[in-house]
Amino acid sequence: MSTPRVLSPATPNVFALVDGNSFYCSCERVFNPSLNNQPVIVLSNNDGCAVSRSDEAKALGIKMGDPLHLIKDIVKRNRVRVYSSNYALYGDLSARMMSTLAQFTPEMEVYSIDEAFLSLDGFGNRDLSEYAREIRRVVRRDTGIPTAIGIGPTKVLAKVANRVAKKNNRNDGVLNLCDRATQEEVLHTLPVEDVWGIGARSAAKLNHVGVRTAKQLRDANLDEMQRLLTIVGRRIVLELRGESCLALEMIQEDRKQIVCSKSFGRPVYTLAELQEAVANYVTRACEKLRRQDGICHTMSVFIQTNRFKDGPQYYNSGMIKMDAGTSSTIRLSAAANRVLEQIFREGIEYKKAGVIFSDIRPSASVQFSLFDDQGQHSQDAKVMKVMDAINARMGRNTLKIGACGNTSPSEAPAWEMQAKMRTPCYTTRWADLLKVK
DNA sequence: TCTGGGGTCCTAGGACCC
DNA sequence: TCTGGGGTCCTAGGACCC
Repeated sequence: MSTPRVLSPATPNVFALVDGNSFYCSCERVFNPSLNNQPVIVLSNNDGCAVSRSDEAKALGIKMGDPLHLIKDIVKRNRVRVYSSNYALYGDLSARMMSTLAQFTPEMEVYSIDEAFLSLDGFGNRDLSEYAREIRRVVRRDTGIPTAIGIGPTKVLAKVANRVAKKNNRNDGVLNLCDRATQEEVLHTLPVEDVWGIGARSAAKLNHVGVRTAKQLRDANLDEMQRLLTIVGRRIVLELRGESCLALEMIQEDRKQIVCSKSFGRPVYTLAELQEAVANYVTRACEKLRRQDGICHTMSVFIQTNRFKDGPQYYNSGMIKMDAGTSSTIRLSAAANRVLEQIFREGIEYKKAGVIFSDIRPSASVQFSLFDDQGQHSQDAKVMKVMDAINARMGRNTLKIGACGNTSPSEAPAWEMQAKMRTPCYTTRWADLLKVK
């Protein structure tokens, strides 16, 4: 991610933010139209919390992040349709949505799985709202995903516009905030915590000094806002004023950090089980690392108890640094095992573990110390290449390291997360292809 | 019984060096 | 008893996002 640069005020920018409505729920609906007009929620990993809610589910009072077990009455009473998350499906539909959007502008930033910023610079001779409505129509037609679109002279204002367009459902899911009069009207009624980049902590600080609406934030003293909210807050104020500080980032930069951590389906007590779980997490993280052709020089491993449970808590982590970076699953898994042996304590009910790769550099930058065996490193790379090729062709985990365990589907290990309500991978697995009778 | 995961950026403060 | 100051680098923690 490059540092945000200040654009010349001489070039008027126009940003459109396109955002998939209740994205995961909408993906489920694409392949199951009987879910239309029904309350639907999609759960986080391990079937824990509601992370996506259809409008009907929101209307029932289900909040973002509500734990399933605390809303089970609402779910039951209203026959809410509940799904485990199916990232293979969502990722695939996301890619379709992005390629559809790319037809509408030469400059686009894929911001998240369900959002993209489009540059509409130089489209000024068109009716931008009409153009946005056309984008919505085509995305809906070609992917089945409903969207909302906000337009503004800065990213922050485009975000504001998108939020209001979605909330009010006015103008057919489109709002153009390019003109000053509309900005005045919208910012006046928008709570400051609804501004992109203002979270709960910052909102509390702002309320404390009497800033409650987006408009008040926009008109506040710049230096005072910077003292309160650092340089980040200063940029937000400027963006609200229509001064673009955040540029479109069209190139997806390589990850600086790769994390793989998961809660266990059931409590885990033994070192052997932790090692098996972590070997699987290292495997995932290494796959991501090699996909960006990187090597990592620092790895952290952590294990912890259930933080929501009463009783003694335990958290421990260990870090290992490597002079010569590596992306070898075998090496990193062995290293993770050594860390686990050091941080493991007997007699504890573990609920979660994870690995964090950091200090990631391009593989071309690999530096060998005097004591490293260069031959071994190039041998590792060859083995990984073969493993990746086989798994790409035959499916994930066809070839894996022994430390990952050998589990039969009938007897899932305790550490394996729950996903009891997962829909088929309609678009990414031949066996799951939808059958039309 | 059951409460997610994966990222980024910014800042303050310590370590270290000259 | 007196006992500098400034610069850089690194890291942990905070805050935010989807």
